[in-house]
Amino acid sequence: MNVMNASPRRKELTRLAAQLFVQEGFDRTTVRMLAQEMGIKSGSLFHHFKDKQEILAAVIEEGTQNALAIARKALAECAADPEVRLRAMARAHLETLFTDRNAHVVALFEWRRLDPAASAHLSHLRDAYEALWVAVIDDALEAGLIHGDRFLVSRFVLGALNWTVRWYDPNGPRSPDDLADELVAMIMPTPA
Amino acid sequence: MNVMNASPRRKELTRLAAQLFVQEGFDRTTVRMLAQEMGIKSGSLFHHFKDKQEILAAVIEEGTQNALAIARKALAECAADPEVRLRAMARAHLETLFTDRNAHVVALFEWRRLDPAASAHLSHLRDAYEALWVAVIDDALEAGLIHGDRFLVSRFVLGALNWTVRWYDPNGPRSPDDLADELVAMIMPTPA
DNA sequence: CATTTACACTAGCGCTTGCTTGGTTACTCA
DNA sequence: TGAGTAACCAAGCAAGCGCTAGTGTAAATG
Repeated sequence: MNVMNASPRRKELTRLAAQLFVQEGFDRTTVRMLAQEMGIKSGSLFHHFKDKQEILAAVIEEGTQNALAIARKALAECAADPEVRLRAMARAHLETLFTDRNAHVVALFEWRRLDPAASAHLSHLRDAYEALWVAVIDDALEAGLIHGDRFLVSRFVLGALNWTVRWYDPNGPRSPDDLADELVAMIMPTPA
Repeated sequence: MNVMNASPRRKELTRLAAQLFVQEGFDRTTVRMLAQEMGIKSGSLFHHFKDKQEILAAVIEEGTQNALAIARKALAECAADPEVRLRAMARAHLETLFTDRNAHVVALFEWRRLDPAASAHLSHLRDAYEALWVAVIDDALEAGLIHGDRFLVSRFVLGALNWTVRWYDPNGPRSPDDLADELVAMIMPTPA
């Protein structure tokens, strides 16, 4: 068994697991299905992961780490203007959501399947990410760019963005950036 | 077995099932858990429902029928003013979402567990409900009340509203109506 | 060359799952 | 009073579940 190992092999297996978890849901994905997708037998799977739970945790951790890194990079690269930062954050959110779609869908819809220990550990990561959002929204509110309650606005915006995984078609005419811009425009009193 | 039966007993069992499905998720809810919650033995459950799938379909159908009825009533009762109708629709949405919370959470997050036949049948109901929304949003756009793409706006608004089940605390200081009003205010260029 | 390590295999244990079967009880209504 | 029926129960089957034990083997390591 390979506790806390970030080998490329394990990363690849995690990626495959994420795909299956999205397709079937965590509970309906059996270790035998996972093994087959990975090209090994079900017993061999437990050489890489302690148990099925650990696979789920690995999928979610991977996705959340990426989201955090991308959002930080996006914010670091753009100016201090609240509007620019708001748009950049929305774009970064959708970019991660769709380049790393499987992991994020799992994080959004299978979170409750995590055991308490894993959940506690990963909550910190998620909180760090949400803190970035709250900061950006606070700035936008203070600049008079948008209006409303800071708590509600951030929830509504995150809700609207996260829900896109339910209807957005990446092969359609709209890019994720279009979506992000339209959402920001929607909540801004003065359209560009 | 009691095919297509709307007896009060069955309604009550459906309500209990919805609660368990929310608590545990459909897949992790066993027929034995359902039976225990209902105060009967697991075998007896199949006197009321053909199989586990049918329980899920019953839960979702019940919830969606209610939502449709409430939304229609709300729209029928209010004036023709686009802003009033938009607010009424948002309020109706959240009202159903939280008075009949269990059924709606199941409908939102366990829909894919429906077998194709049930899914096809229930899709019509859901489409009828969404059509109400699109009409209201179209009117608001035409009246210049809000701005943006009609498709995107309705998706974003529904996403923001549906996502509330993930964070809203009914025992908190805010009422569902407050939430609805704040959301409408957020997307309107001219705050009240 | 000997030993360890990484990764895979086969086989199957112990348990839970959805669902069936065959029969019993309680109530309704002619 | 007795036939019909809705609602329940005890028992258990077949299939599938997560996971373990023990083994084989090729490559890295001393």
